Amino acid sequence: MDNVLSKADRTRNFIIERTAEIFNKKGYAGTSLSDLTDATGLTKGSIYGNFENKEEVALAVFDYNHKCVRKLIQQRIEKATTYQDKLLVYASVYDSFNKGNFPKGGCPVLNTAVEADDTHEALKKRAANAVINWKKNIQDLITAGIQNGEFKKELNSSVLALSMIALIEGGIMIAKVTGNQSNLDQVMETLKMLIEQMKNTSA
Amino acid sequence: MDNVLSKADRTRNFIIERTAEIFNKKGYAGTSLSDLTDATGLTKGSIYGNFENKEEVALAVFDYNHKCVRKLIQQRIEKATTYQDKLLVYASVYDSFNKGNFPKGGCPVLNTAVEADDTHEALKKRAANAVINWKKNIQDLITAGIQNGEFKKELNSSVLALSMIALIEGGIMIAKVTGNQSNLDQVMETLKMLIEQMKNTSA
DNA sequence: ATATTTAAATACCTTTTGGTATATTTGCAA
DNA sequence: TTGCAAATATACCAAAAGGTATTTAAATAT
Repeated sequence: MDNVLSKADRTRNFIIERTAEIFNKKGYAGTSLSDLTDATGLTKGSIYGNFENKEEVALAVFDYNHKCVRKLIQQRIEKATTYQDKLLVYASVYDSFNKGNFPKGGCPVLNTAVEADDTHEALKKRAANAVINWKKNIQDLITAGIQNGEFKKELNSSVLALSMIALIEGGIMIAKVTGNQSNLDQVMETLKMLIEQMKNTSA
Repeated sequence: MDNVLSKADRTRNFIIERTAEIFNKKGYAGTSLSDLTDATGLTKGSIYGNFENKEEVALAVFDYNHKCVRKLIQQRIEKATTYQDKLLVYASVYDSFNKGNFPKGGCPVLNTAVEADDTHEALKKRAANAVINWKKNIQDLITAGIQNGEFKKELNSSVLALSMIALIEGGIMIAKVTGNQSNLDQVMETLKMLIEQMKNTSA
């Protein structure tokens, strides 16, 4: 046996990939076991042979969708040279959140946070960690930018990081519910302005 | 018969009031008929005598929760004298979104928009209209502020209004999922700065 | 006070839900 | 190539879902 994935692992991944969109669109409560069997062509028996229950599938799917977004962002941030450009990646990635590899159904962090905060502790915790880590990543970029003289040194990185996340997630919510992509573009203008204002002018 | 509400109307209101929190917390898919009977002490027969189905209850509940938020804001805006203070009402109302009369379970517009955008046309439309009207109200305040010389005349009221809404809703999402009110307070600092920047400096 | 309309409760129905025990098939190593 | 473990399908549950006819109780107009 090669070091390829076992049948079980392949099926697990298959189930996750096929149901990722459903969970992201319909939410945990709105997704039924028969949605999962329909999407995979597998039977309940098979799904329950690979996952303990619906909750475990949902958690694995959240991780999958979240990883997908993180990868998309990380790749672009690595390519950017200045810290300003690295921060601007967030504006451009979410700018086209409904295209390309971005999870169908919108941002999984937003979707999961809003559904789970009063209903599902385990999912809530995953979404909370996603937000907290995201915030930390932005703060690290701001701090690095301050240190190399690119940004003003009196910036409040916590306030800025949280505001960037709020603008992005709030903007996505507005654009999706109104069906109008321009609404997100406009919010991203403010995000860009916020980043522009961070620049050190005494250079 | 006096001009008081009929029994039917009183029961309708009673059902709406009693289930408002449940729908706002658990969402449409997550709320069951037995949740409704439990919360009201009524039977299914009675509920179906006053509403056609679960959807009609959910729509009425959204209107009720949304009206509640609007009233809270409107009252405070009327009291404020400058347009800057009127805009700042949004920062302070949502600042304490988990206290007082604010609907339990967070902002109904956010909750409904995120759940319904891929699953429930009727609810989606309500949430979309709520956002669109909210935007219009903010734009009207900005325009009035420009006209009376309080704000800079070159402001982009559309971008600003959408960004204010995004900051508020994104901030609520972050605060709720992390269980940390300070996260919203910090985002509201940026909202206040945004409003501060609108002020006419050539005065 | 009573007749009549209106509202609410009861009892029922079908479908779907999440889940399990058991049988069958498949893949794979010896 | 066959024996066995692992993976999948089948067939089954009990409970809960959303919903409806029908009966009983309560308001309301006369």
